[in-house]
Amino acid sequence: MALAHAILASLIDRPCSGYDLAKEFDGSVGFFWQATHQQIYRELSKLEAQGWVISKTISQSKRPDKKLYQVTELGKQQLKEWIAQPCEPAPIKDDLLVKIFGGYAASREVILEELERHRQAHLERLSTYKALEQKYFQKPQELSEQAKFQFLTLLNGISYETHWLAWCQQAIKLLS
Amino acid sequence: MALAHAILASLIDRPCSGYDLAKEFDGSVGFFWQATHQQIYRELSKLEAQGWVISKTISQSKRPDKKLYQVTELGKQQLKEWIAQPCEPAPIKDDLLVKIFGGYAASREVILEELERHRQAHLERLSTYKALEQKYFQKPQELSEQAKFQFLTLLNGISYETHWLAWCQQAIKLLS
DNA sequence: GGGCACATGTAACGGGTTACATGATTAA
DNA sequence: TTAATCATGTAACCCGTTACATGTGCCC
Repeated sequence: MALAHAILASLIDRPCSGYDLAKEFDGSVGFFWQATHQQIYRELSKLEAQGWVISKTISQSKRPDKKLYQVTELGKQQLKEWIAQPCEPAPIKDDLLVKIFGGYAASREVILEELERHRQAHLERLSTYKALEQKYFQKPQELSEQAKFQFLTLLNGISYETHWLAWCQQAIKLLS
Repeated sequence: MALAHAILASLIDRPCSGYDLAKEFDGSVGFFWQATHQQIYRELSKLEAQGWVISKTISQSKRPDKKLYQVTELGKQQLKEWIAQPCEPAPIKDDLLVKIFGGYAASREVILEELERHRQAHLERLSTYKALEQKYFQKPQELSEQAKFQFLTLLNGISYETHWLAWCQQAIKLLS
């Protein structure tokens, strides 16, 4: 149920509408947890029914009304408890590796093309992440507590993309 | 629909029962794609209905009967086509990163404990993978075509675990 | 006039998870 | 005698995906 807790963690920063949350899950939070707006609206309804968040409807003149969600004390406690519960590392689950595994059923050329496409994609993500690092996290020792945690998720992304990039290159080399 | 194709790829090696497949998805294939026996039986029924695999029932005296599944020509073609279709890199989706993201809502100690647990887990997986590398893939240049592809999935696992291990250490350092 | 940003939803479907169910053989 | 291995399945539920639905204001 990490979606619920990812929403709680996002809402603690500042009250948000479902729409705002969907944008976050499309950007920063989306680096490590993805969700569509439909999932978010569904989850918010559930969270409100459980009393983990409450909403206020804000009337707007020039835009549609919106519901601002806020985390309740109960919600904060639930988040804290969830964080304290041990969890297992997420297993890898990647289409490309299934393709490699079945690779000798296809032509070498096709596999190499796909590997090259992925290499390119990982390279692009990596440079996006590095740009963010440059922009927001130049001096790691001087970051606020909150920023340190965000920085760590970004570092994970950088490390992850670096790993994939290196593996793609290795794979291309071995198969060429 | 990578599950269907992961099953096809496994079955091309040798005909298998659902039970056999479930064991593979718990071991080697499970390094990059996981599935329970229920998923596998469900998927096999679908694959047979589509004509991608066919089954023979084998009567056994001292064990329950079993169904051996084999890939059809249509199935092979479908696998080949699926491999040729470009796919996107799998996004990260990891509970631990959600915890880190919401980390300032919990106590530092709890977070550090969890990071240490994960560091340990990744270390163990890494050494499992390295042992497999030692055992089966000592001379990469001399591997059969088929073995090369398997080797690459293992290399990916090694690279992945190395990345996580390094990140956990970095995170522990930054938060200590 | 077209398209994007804002804003929230319903409905249907498919894949993944968990629990339940059965029943023989073999090794500790 | 207890547990593990072999072997296949049903049922219910939850989560994720995709399509559909609505409607205003603003900028080009």
